[in-house]
Amino acid sequence: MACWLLKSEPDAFSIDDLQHLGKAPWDGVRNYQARNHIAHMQPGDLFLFYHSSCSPPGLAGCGEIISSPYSDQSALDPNSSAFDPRASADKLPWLCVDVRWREKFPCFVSLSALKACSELQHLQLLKRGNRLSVMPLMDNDFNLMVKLGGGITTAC
DNA sequence: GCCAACGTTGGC
DNA sequence: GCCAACGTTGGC
Repeated sequence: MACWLLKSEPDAFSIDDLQHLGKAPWDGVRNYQARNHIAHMQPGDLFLFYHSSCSPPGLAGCGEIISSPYSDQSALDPNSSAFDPRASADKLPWLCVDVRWREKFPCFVSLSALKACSELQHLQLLKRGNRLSVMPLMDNDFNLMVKLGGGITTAC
């Protein structure tokens, strides 16, 4: 079992949206480094749900990966904001996974709170200029951040 | 392969 | 809205 951090703009898709739906495809990722991380996901993996480009940005909750990676068909949909004009059914380079809601943290963990945590300074998320929307986490870091949020999920 | 121009992300 | 940082594109 591995741990991940997934970013989403809450205006587009939030932890509450995932809670209401129960499960949803995590699609629309259009960055090769992020895609390569998705390729390594497995059912049973856990992830932290990060709200980006909002005020305040930070960790809102967590969930579980419930599918293997599969082709992201939203790249073929001209009405989708994730439409990729270069993609075709034959050449579909993008991947997505299905995810399930686990919990919304009792205490939202703001980016400033993460920056203030000395044990988390090595996180890719906190590196200057970081833009990656899918990144791997070590179990220890996942557990610590869940704890900061007052959550109950643990990676073993 | 280099690099300038451009587009996007995301915090502030 | 601004801007820094990064990724991608495309000419050469």
